[in-house]
Amino acid sequence: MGRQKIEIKKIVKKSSLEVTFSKRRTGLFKKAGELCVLCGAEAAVIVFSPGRRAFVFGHPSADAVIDRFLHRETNSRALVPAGQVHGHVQRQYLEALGRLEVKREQEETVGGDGEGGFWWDAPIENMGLNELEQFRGSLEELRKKVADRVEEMTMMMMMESGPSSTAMVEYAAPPQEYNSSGGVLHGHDLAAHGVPHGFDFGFGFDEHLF
Amino acid sequence: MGRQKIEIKKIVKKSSLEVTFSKRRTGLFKKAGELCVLCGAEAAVIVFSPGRRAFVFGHPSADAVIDRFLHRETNSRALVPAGQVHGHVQRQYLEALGRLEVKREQEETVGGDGEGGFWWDAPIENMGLNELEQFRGSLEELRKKVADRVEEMTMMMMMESGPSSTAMVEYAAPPQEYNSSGGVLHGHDLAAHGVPHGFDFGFGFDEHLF
DNA sequence: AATGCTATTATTAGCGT
DNA sequence: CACGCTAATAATAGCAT
Repeated sequence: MGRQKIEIKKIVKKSSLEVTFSKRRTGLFKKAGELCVLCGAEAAVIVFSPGRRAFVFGHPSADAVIDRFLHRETNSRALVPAGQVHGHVQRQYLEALGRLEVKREQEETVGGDGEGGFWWDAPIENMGLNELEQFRGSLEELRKKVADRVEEMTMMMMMESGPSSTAMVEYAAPPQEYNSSGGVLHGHDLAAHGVPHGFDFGFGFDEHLF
Repeated sequence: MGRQKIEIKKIVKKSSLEVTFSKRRTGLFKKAGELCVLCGAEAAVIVFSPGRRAFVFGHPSADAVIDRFLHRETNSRALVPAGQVHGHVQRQYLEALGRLEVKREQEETVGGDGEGGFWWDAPIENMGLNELEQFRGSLEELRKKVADRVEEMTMMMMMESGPSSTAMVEYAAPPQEYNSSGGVLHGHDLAAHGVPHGFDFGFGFDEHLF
């Protein structure tokens, strides 16, 4: 659906592959989110790029859906008390989602820095180039996610008690250890430099609710 | 994208919701499949209908992707010979898609609702955007700092995934018990910084595997 | 309920910046 | 490389079957 029709076959041109992966991944997540909102469904989408990076979308959270799936908690009404917690504030969430369109317009605001100084203000001066590159990449992704989900992020971040909604993030590779004689550094290296190995936005959602 | 534009909000009319769920779910899976073929990616999509039925798409298989995700089995170079070739992936994919048409017949209708109400229903009205703006601000600053120190990082690419097949089915009953989510979430380090656990944005990338 | 048929909207391929 | 901008293609809402 572009200037030219394309066949659904492996893209060879690297540059095209990258941009296509990025665009379509975004589109896929968007579609998943719409399905959840429109139909009140729960969904999780996990995508591993050719480069082995994991991108994840989840509503209410990827882990919740995956766990539910793995436990085959399908139609198991018996295991899920009908009246369990289910409220109806859902409307509020949906409304919030709707407002997203509007909020998105005003999101250029880059207010003053947080008074406290958060973990993400961690010193980067000491990080090596490789770590920085990786960090930057993650940051870029994160920035976009945030910009694209202001409302949801706000919601999740502010909720002190568990409840969460939509999550769409990129999961990093495992801090797996291996001789990086080749020069490739990993997450834990970052930690060693004073930066947490991972950005944790945990909004305290509970993957074991059901 | 139909005769009339619709808002992305919960569909109330049950009949419409059902047909929409079905159509969009199909579309979502198709998109996922295309992404896999076009970019040589691996992906899994799990969707729980309001009626609690699970629909799953997976390439090479949902379980494979989920497992990889849960165990962070990313960039294990040693396990994936660089010379691995995969020419018949597409063929298998198409064949799988074909079989799908048949598989789908096995869907069963689960009585009961699909009603609304999520456990994550929660008060969001009182949450202001201040904190978010603050966050975005910090994020932006950090991004600039990093960008100021490093050059663009090369993103993922890749040639193909390994021997695989595509699976897209609906899971029905709860066969067995699994143990998952054990170490799904990370970021304990961050907890110390006041950030609840949940989202992990780790940076252990390795975009230059091959 | 699922499928077929358009009129329309949404996504995105190919290029610029 | 990440984004912005169309031209074209693809997905799909509303109906009818």
